[in-house]
Amino acid sequence: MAKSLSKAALATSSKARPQSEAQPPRPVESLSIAQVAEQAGVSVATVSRVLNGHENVRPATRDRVLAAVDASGYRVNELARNLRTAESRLLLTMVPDVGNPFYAEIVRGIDSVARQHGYFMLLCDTGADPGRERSYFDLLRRRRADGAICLDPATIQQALGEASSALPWVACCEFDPEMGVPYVGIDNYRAAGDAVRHLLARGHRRIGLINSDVDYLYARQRQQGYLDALTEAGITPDERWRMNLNSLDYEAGASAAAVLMQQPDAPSAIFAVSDTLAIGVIHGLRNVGKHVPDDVAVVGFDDISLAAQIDPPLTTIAQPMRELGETAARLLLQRLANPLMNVPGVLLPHRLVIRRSA
Amino acid sequence: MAKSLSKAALATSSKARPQSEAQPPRPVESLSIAQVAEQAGVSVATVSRVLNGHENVRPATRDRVLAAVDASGYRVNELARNLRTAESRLLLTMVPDVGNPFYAEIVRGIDSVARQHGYFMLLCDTGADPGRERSYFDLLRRRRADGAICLDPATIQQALGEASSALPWVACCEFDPEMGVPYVGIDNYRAAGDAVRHLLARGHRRIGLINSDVDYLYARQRQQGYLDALTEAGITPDERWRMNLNSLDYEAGASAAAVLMQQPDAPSAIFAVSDTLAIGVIHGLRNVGKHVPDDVAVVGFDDISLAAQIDPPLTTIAQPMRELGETAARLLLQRLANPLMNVPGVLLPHRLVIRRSA
DNA sequence: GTGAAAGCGCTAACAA
DNA sequence: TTGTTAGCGCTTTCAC
Repeated sequence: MAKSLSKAALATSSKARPQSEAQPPRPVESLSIAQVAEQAGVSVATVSRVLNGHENVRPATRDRVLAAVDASGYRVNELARNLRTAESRLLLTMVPDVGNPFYAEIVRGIDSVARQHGYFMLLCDTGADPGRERSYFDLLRRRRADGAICLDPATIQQALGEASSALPWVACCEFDPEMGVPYVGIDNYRAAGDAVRHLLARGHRRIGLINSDVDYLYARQRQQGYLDALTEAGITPDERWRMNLNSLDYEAGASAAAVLMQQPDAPSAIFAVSDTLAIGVIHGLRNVGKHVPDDVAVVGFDDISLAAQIDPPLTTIAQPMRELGETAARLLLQRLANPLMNVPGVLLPHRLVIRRSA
Repeated sequence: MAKSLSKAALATSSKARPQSEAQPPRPVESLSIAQVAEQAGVSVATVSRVLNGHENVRPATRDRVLAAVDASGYRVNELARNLRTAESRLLLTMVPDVGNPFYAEIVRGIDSVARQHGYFMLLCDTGADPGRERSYFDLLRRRRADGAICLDPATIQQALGEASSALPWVACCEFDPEMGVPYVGIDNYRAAGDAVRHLLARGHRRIGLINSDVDYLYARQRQQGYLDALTEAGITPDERWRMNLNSLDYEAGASAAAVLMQQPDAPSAIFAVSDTLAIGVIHGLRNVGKHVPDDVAVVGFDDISLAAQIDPPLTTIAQPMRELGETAARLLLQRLANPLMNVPGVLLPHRLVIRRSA
């Protein structure tokens, strides 16, 4: 097949070039339901009934309408429909960074549930930009979407502070049980404890923590889990073993690891609160000549698919990503169906996945 | 700060639990422009004028309106506005897999340009599901979005086959210059050639190709670039060195590498058409005891941020992701502004990034 | 079973 | 400068 492809057909210039002249005709200015009705010799009401699958239409009439729709290529103008029905059947999902693979699977879970219930799910990348964050909530306020699921801790914090709790949204992964906003997440405190206890069981006493911003509740919970696990093991946590980062990038993890290793009496193990961070940490350790897990053990958090692929494969806390997403979607749908109902908060179980990095 | 966090405030149960009772009151059934007008003692037209920043409103009147808007917390119902103005100011971006980091940066480029021009960009994960793919184009047909940018080769192929060229969309990365759909991408043929020539220059003669599905034009172009580069070097390409995958997952790359290495006379170098694949390849090679780059050299494609973080850092073809996205957005905006104009296809330069894997 | 007509909330002519 | 009014395209009573 590729063999039959003439080289001439392959683009070979690196400059802008005009495309083929064969621009097809633009569609005729789009039809309205009235024109279909005329075509079919019925009223707009009947066309509408057919389009919406109402029962009270004679089969013959229905067929006539369907034929007219087919022939004309008519599509409902949902803008009009939505105005009339006062709903858009659009759900928004806000993520802090689409580049972070942790969110991908959650998003799939949301999408599948949304779809089953006749909703479209669209993704918004908040990119840690406060202006953007707010603008997505505005989409909600202005009725362009029926509801939203927010996975971005920064956005969630901001929204919680703005009395947005009356808006139809739910928080996922980051949340505040006190705020009256439905949420789903895991028990971050226990999960962090589990990670640290695993390191402890491996004989580590000097355990570092690479955390994100403690402005986020999940970061505080994980930090507390880490601290308490150490304390319970009779270890006094050392301030110098802890770092707070405002990014979950690989690079951030790499440089944090380098900093951590510079001190005398550096940790023999590092717990990073995200797999992306942990992968960066492993890279950073390698850069300063440390071998994982022999010199320094590393445990991550999330269990993204990449975690099993790197060298050494990453020991990490697995979050039930798909279920997190599905649950979030169901919570939102519940809230939409019954705005007055108290929607519960949900915690899902996590799991320690032991691989070679620790 | 974390210290002051009482343990009781941390969630510690793994079961669903009711949220706080402090459910705030739902918003009063939302206001219309008419109520604001009444509040301000003006007509709806005047309110509309103020809202849309028209000049011909007396400052005093404007202030009165603004005050009423503020006091009432009114927000435009964009559903109504959009019906009236016949545009949604929403742009869709379709990606095959949000989990693939290659798309993240492109998406940012699109978003920033869209935003500058007063559009929202929302992401759609097509997930290689034909039903879903089509449904997103339907969003376009039904006027819920003004335009779309498609990054998914499968969706692009399908759309090209369905006379969708009249719809306001542009193709990014995968495209067909003949179809009259604006596009932006790189010169895949030359880029693949560059990758192979680098391997050749390093002394490799047995060079494997791990490609995606040759149904995609980009895959055929890269394959052709690979074949021609070999031929020009006086090497007869061996069928057994080539594999076609229908996934770009890490796992797919890992198992493909294992298969490739099983044969006698296995390649001493592998060119994978995506970094995710290449990272999987490195992992797969490690599993069968091969060391990169000493036993087998690997070059990838895309230059995602992870490429520099893995061990060994990946030699790859860098695509100008941000510019790809920005250009795609500008092309789309052009098409929206002037539907009848011929929008050009654009090819952007790529770059070979040499790291340690080859 | 089908049609006529009201109206969703907004913008933009057109009038005043 | 401001108000009145006619739709945008659809769904949905309410008649027939």
